[in-house]
Parts: sequence; C-alpha cells; structure tokens
Amino acid sequence: MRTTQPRLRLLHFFSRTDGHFTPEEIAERFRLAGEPIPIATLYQNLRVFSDHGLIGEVIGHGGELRYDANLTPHSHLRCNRCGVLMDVMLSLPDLQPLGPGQDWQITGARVELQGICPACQEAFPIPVL
Amino acid sequence: MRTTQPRLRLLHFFSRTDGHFTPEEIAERFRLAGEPIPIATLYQNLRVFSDHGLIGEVIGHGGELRYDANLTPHSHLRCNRCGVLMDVMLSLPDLQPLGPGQDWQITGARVELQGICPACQEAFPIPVL
DNA sequence: TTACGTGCAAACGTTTTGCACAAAC
DNA sequence: GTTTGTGCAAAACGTTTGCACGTAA
Repeated sequence: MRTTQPRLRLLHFFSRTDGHFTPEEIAERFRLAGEPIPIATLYQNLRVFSDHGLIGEVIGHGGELRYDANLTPHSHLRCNRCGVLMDVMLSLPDLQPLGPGQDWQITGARVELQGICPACQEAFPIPVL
Repeated sequence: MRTTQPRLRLLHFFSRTDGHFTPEEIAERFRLAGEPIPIATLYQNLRVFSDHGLIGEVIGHGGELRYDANLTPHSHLRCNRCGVLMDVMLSLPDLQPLGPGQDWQITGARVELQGICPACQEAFPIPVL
C-alpha cells in the first residue's frame, strides 16, 4: 500500500472528522475546499482503506453506504425527527437467541437505536412522528 | 389505495413467503412463474406497500434494500459464512445509553446479530472467516 | 525500472420519472 | 367521468471498470 497524494488527503480528512459520510459527501467537502478529488480515486481508496481496516462502514438511514473514522466497537443512535446520527457505547448483555437461532454461534452484533434527540424533544414536545 | 391486478399479485406473493427479497429477486420470481411484472410497477408498489406499512424494509448484507412480509417486531440473524438471514426474537433489556446519548428518548432499535449458522458450523468446524 | 496508483471516460446495474393509456371507483 | 395506477421508454443515480499515463519505491 503506497503513500500517495490522494491517500494522504483522504486520511487527513478522516483524522479531522468524526461523522458518517457517503462518498458523495466526502467528494463535496473536497470540492468546496477548492481541491476536488476524482470520484474514481475516491471510491477506489475508500474501498482500500475499508479493506485494510483503516475506516469503518455504516449503513445509513436510506440504505446508503457511509464511511466512519471511528473504529472502536460502538452502536449508533439516530434521531427519528432530524435524522442526526451519533455514536454511543452500549454494554450489551447476553445476545444469544432463545428458541429459533439458539444453535447459532454468535460472533457480533450491529445495533442501531432510534429515538428523539434532546434538541428535537425541546423543539417538538408533542410527538409528530 | 386501489385494488389492482399487480397489487393483488404482489400481495399474494408476500402472503406465501417469509424471506427477505430485493426488487430484482421478486421480479425474477414472477418472470420464472411466466407472469412477469413490469419493473416500474414493482418499484412503485413496493414503495406504496412500505409507506402503508404492509411490508417491512431490511438492509441486506451488501447494503441493498430488501422487503419483508414479517411485520412483527423482530431482529435478524445473519451467517458470516453463507450469508443466510433468519428472523429471531430477542427480549431486549434496557437500551437507554449511559453517558453520551443518555438524554435521548429511545423509541426503538434495529438489531442485527452476526454469527455462524448450524450448517456452516458443521461444514467448516475451523473458522475460515 | 517496475509495480502500483491515478484519473479520465465509458459502462454498469439499480431505481426513478415522464407520459399516454387503461382500469378502478 | 374523474381520478388513480399501469407499464413502456428514457433519464438519473451511484458505483465500478478499462486503460494510458504518472509516480512511489
């Protein structure tokens, strides 16, 4: 894996952010910064970084693939009103299913909590969704 | 919402299956049955059914959108080896985050367990993934 | 110097849209 | 008769690929 200009730029981007971005959103950031990154190069390197475990992948609300610099095991918490997504730590207890699935060997879990963020609780005290 | 021929055919399909299908997989089933369904009509009605709560949406292994006739609250269990996906019931304990996120109002959760299914445990006793 | 990465353009598969026609109410 | 849905063709969208050129090692 070679040290190239586009890879350094991408790593620099991830080192300064903690969000969950689609490829298009990342490209937009570079475009706005006046230093656009070719879309093929972007996709190629997101794949490479992900394969090498340098960044994580998250499935977004609409099913779109998002990349994430937070590599620690964590769950996600999404606001049902404004859609904001944050990382949370959950201490997960025994996740072995009872009944159907009890003979599976569980190796991991992906948990996405849904809820109303504090700002939306304040803005819309009466549930609208 | 009108009762039309394509909608009845689609509902009939979902009433007889309990899998998680992509639009293309559903179209393929109709094609094989000798009664193809136009792709635009299929997409339009999957959206309509989902909006009306008649079917559920699941994000598949590769991030693709899948539709699901099982409307009861359930989690998914996916095999890391063969990719098979099954529905499971989990009795989820307290999911309120501690620390960051503790001031959110939790309304639901989407849980996907990963593991090795019994058939794969038998076929590959030594972990390959 | 040679293997690897870049980045353009083109291809690709999936999903959506425009619209004239048909069917349901 | 009016509104809604159908289904074709075309467009749009996000992503991948082929390939000649550039660059890191």
